[in-house]
Amino acid sequence: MDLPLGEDGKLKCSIEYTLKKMGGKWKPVILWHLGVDGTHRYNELRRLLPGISHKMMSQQLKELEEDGFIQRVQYNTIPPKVEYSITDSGKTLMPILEKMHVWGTEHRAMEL
Amino acid sequence: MDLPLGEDGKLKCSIEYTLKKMGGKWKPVILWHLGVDGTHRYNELRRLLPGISHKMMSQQLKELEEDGFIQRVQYNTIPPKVEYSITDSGKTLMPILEKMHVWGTEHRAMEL
DNA sequence: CTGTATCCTCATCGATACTG
DNA sequence: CAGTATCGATGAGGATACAG
Repeated sequence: MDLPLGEDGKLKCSIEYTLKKMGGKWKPVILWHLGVDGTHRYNELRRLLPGISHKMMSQQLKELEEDGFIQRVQYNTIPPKVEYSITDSGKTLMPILEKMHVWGTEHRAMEL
Repeated sequence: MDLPLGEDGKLKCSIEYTLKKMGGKWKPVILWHLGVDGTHRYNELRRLLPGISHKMMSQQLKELEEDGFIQRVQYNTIPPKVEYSITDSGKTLMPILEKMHVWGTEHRAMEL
């Protein structure tokens, strides 16, 4: 098993790196929706994430865009229209999300 | 895409369920180490997670045990000895962790 | 419609000390 | 060695209001 060193000299697992990039409460779900459905507008996407606040929504989207996982296209119309879609880089995360989706679907069913 | 209803009537994604079970900063890494190496003692495992506090360590281990993902075996010797290992149920999460490990290894390499 | 800014709350987490 | 208990700091995250 490889455990490369972090900047601080501490041993770190690659999984920690992945978690830092795609971890958290909302990012995986946002990426999943965009990865599966292709493209969503802001409020459209928001409706798919029950419970997410306005603040979290834009914050997470911005971070995902800065990390190059999603793309933001703005139409200067009235009313405004913004479309989010997944990038090629973002698609590299889909195998992880697929596994998570399968696991969740299977094990949740067992609980009921 | 299936979006079953949560207890509160809200639409929920299976990925959210998975995250609730194995998400967070430490659980994935703990499971990964136990899944790959087989068995670890308490302090042994702790050394593999640089930065984790005593409190988090026992807390996360306890939760993982309660969820049936890991098994705790205590030897009543002096000094005490406790061994943690992954269960069959915990192993079902390994495919996810493997994907995360691969992604992290590849993309971290690109940063350097 | 698509955001940003502010305030405030609450859970998370680290540090420390203590126990069997 | 393998924990538990307590306290305090920190930050995530929600509610609300406002802007372009």
